[in-house]
Amino acid sequence: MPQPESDNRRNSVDPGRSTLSAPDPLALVDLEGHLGFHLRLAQDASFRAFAGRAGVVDLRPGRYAAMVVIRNNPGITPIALSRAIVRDKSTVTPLVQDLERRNLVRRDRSTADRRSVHLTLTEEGEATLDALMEHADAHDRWLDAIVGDEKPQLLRLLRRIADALP
Amino acid sequence: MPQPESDNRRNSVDPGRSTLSAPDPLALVDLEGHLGFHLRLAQDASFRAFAGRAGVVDLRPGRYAAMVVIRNNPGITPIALSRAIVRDKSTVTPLVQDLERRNLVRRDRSTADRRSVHLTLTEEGEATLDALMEHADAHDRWLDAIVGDEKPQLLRLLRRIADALP
DNA sequence: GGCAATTGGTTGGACCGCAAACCAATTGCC
DNA sequence: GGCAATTGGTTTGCGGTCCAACCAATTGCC
Repeated sequence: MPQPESDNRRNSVDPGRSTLSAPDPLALVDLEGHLGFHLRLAQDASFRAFAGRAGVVDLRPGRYAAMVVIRNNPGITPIALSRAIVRDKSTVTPLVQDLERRNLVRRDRSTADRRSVHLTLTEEGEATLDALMEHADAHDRWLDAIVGDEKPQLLRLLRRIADALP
Repeated sequence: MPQPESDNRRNSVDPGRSTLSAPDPLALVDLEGHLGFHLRLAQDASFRAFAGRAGVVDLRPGRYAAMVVIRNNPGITPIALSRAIVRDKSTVTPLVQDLERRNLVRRDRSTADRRSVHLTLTEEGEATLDALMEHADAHDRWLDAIVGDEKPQLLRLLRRIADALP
């Protein structure tokens, strides 16, 4: 009686990964050819790979980008930072608060304009970023290796997409 | 007394955009060359363009992908769906619940396996998806136009990145 | 037939993101 | 100088996402 018709789709099990893995044949049929879908997958994979690599340091790409910008632009304000990393300013507030809580970033109220804040890396922040940067560099080399000599084209296309927002 | 901000139509005042726009020169110096960063920007732009286009229908790419897969695989289970759209199964639960609440999807308990659920589009779901699909197609054509005849290469590279997750 | 392992699905917690509303300080303009 | 508009920054609300833990039903195996 219990006809196992419920296991309809072949390929039901992926005993390997508990959660996410490559898309099913199902998706490949349906969503293949949709650039947006693959953009998401690639972005996700990159993010995940970075996070996994950072490991001990436990700072994801968002924090990394912020710290790099702060290092290279000491005294930068949150607003300018938000534009640099292309995140909403309301996203940056908790981000820098977290970095401050971790003693990686200092926030100094400006004397010239009492609304604004200047961000700089603490010494611990510099050291941490040094460590993190090794992982980030490895990550970049990994990505670069994957795309090989087509990187310039890829970058060009991605930039074109990002700039074309209607 | 002045409620300047309530002019919510985007692009109201700002000498740039009230929120997100293209990266600053700052970022270009710091983050340029980082594939991961540009992947995020492109993915973000695509997502945003889709959402903006869908407009009236108010279904973002996630819902769209789910509905397409359900249409093409009527009776599919949430787990299979989650693999098809490459989202965690715990993400799919509220997603389909929302679609059910909107009367776009029906969830039928399986008789064969009393744990599982079969998903199908309702008639309203079919109609809504038809409408949504026009926007989605326009979105795809837009994206395709941006990348031009380099689309195959782009897709290949993106797929390579997504598949390379260590 | 019975019990352990597996599987389908949900729940809870944490994080991240945006938009809008808001407050405080500054600038622009008469 | 004074008042409206703008700007820097925070808060609040909401949605999306993952992971881990969980429950219930089913399968595997003896």
